[in-house]
Amino acid sequence: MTVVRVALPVPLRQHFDYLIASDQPCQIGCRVLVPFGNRQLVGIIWQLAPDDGFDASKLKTVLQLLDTTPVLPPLLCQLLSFAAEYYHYPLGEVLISALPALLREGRNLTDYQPKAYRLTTAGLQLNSTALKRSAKQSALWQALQSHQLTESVLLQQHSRATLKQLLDKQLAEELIVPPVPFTPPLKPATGLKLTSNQALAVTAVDQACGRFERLLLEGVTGSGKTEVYLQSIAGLLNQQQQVLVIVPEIGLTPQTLARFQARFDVPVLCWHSALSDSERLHCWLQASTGAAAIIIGTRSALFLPFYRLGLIIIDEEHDQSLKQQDGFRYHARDLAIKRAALQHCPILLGSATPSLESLHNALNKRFIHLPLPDRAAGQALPVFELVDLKQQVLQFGLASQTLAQIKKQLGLGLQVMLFLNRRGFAPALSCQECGWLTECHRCSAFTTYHKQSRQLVCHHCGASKAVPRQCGNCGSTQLKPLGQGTEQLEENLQQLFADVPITRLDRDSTRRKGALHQALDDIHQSGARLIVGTQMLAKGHHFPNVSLVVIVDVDGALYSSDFRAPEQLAQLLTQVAGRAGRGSSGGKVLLQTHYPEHVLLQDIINNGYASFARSALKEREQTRLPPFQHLALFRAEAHQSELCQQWLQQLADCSRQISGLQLLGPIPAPLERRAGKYRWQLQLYSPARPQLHTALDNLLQQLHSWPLSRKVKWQLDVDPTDLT
DNA sequence: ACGAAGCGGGTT
DNA sequence: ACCCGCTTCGTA
Repeated sequence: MTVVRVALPVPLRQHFDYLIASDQPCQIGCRVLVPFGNRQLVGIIWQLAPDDGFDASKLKTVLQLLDTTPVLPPLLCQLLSFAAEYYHYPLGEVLISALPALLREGRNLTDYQPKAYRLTTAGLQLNSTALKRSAKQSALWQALQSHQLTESVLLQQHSRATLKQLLDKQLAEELIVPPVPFTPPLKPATGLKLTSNQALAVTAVDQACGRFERLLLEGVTGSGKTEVYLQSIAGLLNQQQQVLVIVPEIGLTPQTLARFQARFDVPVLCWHSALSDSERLHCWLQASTGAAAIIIGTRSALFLPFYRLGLIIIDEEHDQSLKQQDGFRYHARDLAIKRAALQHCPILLGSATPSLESLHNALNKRFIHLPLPDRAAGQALPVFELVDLKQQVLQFGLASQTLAQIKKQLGLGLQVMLFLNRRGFAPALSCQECGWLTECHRCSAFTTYHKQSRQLVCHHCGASKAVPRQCGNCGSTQLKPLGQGTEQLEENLQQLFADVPITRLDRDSTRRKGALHQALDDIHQSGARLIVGTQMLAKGHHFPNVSLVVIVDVDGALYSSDFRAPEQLAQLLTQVAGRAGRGSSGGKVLLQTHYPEHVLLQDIINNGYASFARSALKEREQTRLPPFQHLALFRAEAHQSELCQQWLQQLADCSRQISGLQLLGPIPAPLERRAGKYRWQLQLYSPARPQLHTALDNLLQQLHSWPLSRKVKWQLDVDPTDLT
């Protein structure tokens, strides 16, 4: 018997040692099934024969070694070990979260690997008359004479039963198909003609191939970033190198996939949350054998075990969905950079609106900066126009000037997009008599009125109830919607423009399977149309017939307490604007606001995102905010507000003993109560990354022994992007 | 008298 | 996290 040290998916910051027979082919990165208390868990072998072992007489024995070759190859083990330390999340949970569900559950990998069959020595030596009583078995035996056959090929001509008979007689045997990398494209791909900036970018990526290099492609919407990706990939495919393209959650449109597939005659696979468990495992296997050439996927594609990865592309690198927002809170962009370093391959970050973090790195020369300031087809960038809402009579939340412009575009047979980041009919119902508002019982928030479903829904906890007849305070029956959501805007517009078709795009209208696809198809029909939608409109999709975009209400984001709010607003406005005038006609964006003189709005509309971002960086530097200091956030949640506060206070007191940390809090979270629980937070700032991380290690070690730590639900978020 | 609910300790 | 065993407390 020997000892193996195993990482288990439990929230304990320690490893567990087990005994295993000495003749078992253990390797680091293989799964084992082990007894744990009265349960059985799948863990990952992390160390062989540790010399500082737990008392050997107390060790239990591994129930089963599940792999003979590691499901987590050495490079992934390094990446995940780094990630567990960086995000201060338990290693076992990090390791297991990087595996497809079927492997996590301990399924046998060989059951899913592609198989081939060949004759055994006995089969080869068999007399040709021996099988004459079974024509089918004889035919299969004949077929296997010259060479082995893969399962799929064999089953085209022969039945599984015949195969089983030969296997049972030990005339044939099964083997696992060795990795066969994809075949490079036979004919060279033909791409679009590049602008000089695009060509420079492609050359820069080409020159970086084979070594670690970080490149930031800052390309305005319509500048042809995707074409740069495509042409950068071509050379790698010829060398049989794989490419990983990470895209935001809803950016994975069929259009993106189709464009890659149309360009290259190689296997292009996608990876996203809608795949079934077996589809995921299939993709995982294709990545690991090298059969997949290009994988386009959401953030977790980062953990796929590539056979020969040659380039990582992060599209829309500023996008918030790259950061996981629960459990193991990693940032896919940041970990992808680490992965590229381990793989010795380049990583290309692309965005029209780069994150201030990446831009800072580019301006510091840590990243190679590749700007694409012009639209590829030479069209003009859309023009921003502020619509002052002060002292205006609004009709359905729209100024008369806005309505006139909408009418004009529709008259020309063009499409108009209205962006309102509030789904539902109205953000609350209000009592006309006493001013009472419909509130969620479990959250510090109002409940949104949904007219179609006749429900009051809390958008924070998801609770939904029937619309009340009476005021909960005075009993009056005079309840009126307060404020405007997309559902209402659609209804109002339909009254004003009775003969114009309207498409609404939000989480409610696209819930039904196929509804989003239908809506996008409708929009791609030419002819006058109104499009109403939320956030969803800003991402990924191309709407060539849209000539006017209206941002119905920009004011909400102007005076937020979150230091990232200006950056996110600027990104949103620029991305939404990019949806206008991609086709032949130049576009226009109307921003409705009560604060037309606001510095942020003036900067974005007069100077564009690139200029805004540079001044925002200067401000971050002066206020010592990220990326000029590093931030970690502790959150605490409990049914009693005081428990959260006390726990964080204890943490703050400990933190003050550590030099070089700057504290903010404990403060209540912006949404103080959610789903019946109070939420507080403590922000820790440090000018140096290593210091922050030592401090966090130190704090986590202490907090483990506090009795209060059992009473509150707490979490640590390193480099948080969302401070709610 | 009994079960739900809340707490503390342990997992190799 | 999950499991278990212990205590307390509400209800019959």
